[in-house]
Amino acid sequence: MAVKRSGPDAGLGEFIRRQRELGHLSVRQLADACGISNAYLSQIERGFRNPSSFVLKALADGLELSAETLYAQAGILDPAAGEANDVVEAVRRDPYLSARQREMLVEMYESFRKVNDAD
Amino acid sequence: MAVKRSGPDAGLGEFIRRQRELGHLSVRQLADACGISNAYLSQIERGFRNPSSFVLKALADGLELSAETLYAQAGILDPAAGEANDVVEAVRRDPYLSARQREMLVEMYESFRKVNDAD
DNA sequence: TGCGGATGCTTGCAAAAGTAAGCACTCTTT
DNA sequence: AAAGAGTGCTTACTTTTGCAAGCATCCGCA
Repeated sequence: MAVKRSGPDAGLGEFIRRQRELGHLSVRQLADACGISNAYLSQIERGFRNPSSFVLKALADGLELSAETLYAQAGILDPAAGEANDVVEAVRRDPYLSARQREMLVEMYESFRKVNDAD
Repeated sequence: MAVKRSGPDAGLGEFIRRQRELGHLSVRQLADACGISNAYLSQIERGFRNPSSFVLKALADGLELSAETLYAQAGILDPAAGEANDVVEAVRRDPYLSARQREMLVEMYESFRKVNDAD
């Protein structure tokens, strides 16, 4: 197209469109595969609509890429999220701890690291 | 089915409520921290409303846990991604800790888990 | 005892998500 | 060149999200 961006905030939309075109899918094909309307997909791609969690997940499936990738593109997930396997990440990810407990564990861990660096 | 679940599909909502209570936050406190209304948070927790990507992200921030965890709970992200590196594994794997420090962290973590189970 | 504040919950309503139907355009095929 | 199907896009509409305001209840306190 002639102009760079058709919509207001087309970051995620443009990414989706690029992915769709890489897969040689039409708007209708992808929309059907995702269970959403082609009208809606068109609007998402041009940044006029803001897909919900479930639509985003459906799009990830339809585009055959990981949901993490799409969510990172949407600015919702930390890009490096899936792989960082250190203690702090694991603690932050643990669903059975309270925020305060997480904080304490992280502080303890970091104080250990600090002490170890000093020697 | 009278007692067990309050809302229609309360899986994610109950998790959020549990996290909120672990942090000793009121509905209004968490809602304010997330920038959403207390009315809406109440409905989310009881499974009557379905939070959008952005609200989910805000909730993750407000609860001080990773967005991945919440999304996994919402059934949107693959749970296995986060499950692979639990805290104990990450601690054991960390090359910058002494054996003694590892032991302390693991003990602290497990005591937290135990306390949370008890309440 | 009654007041003030904190708790969670309900209720309209504005705004956004999401759809059905159809428009304008470009290719094939006949 | 007209029919037919494929492309993306627009519009009018319904449904859902998310909020301001208020309700009912409980608890500490004068």
